[in-house]
Amino acid sequence: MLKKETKLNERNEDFFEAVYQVVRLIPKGRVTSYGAIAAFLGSKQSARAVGWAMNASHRHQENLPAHRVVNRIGMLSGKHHFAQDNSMQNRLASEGVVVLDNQIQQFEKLFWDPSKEIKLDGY
DNA sequence: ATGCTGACGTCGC
DNA sequence: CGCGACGCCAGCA
Repeated sequence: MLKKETKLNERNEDFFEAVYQVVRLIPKGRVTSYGAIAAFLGSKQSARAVGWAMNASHRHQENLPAHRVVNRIGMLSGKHHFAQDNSMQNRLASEGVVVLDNQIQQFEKLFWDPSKEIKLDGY
């Protein structure tokens, strides 16, 4: 019966909320990818869904460091969705993240893997 | 209810 | 190595 069982945790949390939680946990000066978040949630293929969650993030969560979330290549693909076109890069720069031509420098070094850092300890 | 879109990702050429 | 096409999940019209 439970073919797929579940895409989310057993919790009643919405997919969006789950994404927001992870994004909030991203340390300052660090970045992660949609796919990483998706993988952490259990469905790495739902990277698009994660991006969609971010799109609606401002509707659910205002203060969300969405600028720390980029695609797998470290490109600011979502900067276009920010209020200011350079808002995303500006914020990253404020955190010490060097962005050149919408491309995060040292992306691999700054990459923050949620499934690796976050521990479902109790919660 | 069905279909399209979308801040992605992977495979193919 | 670079660009293109398909596929995935979830939300919205």
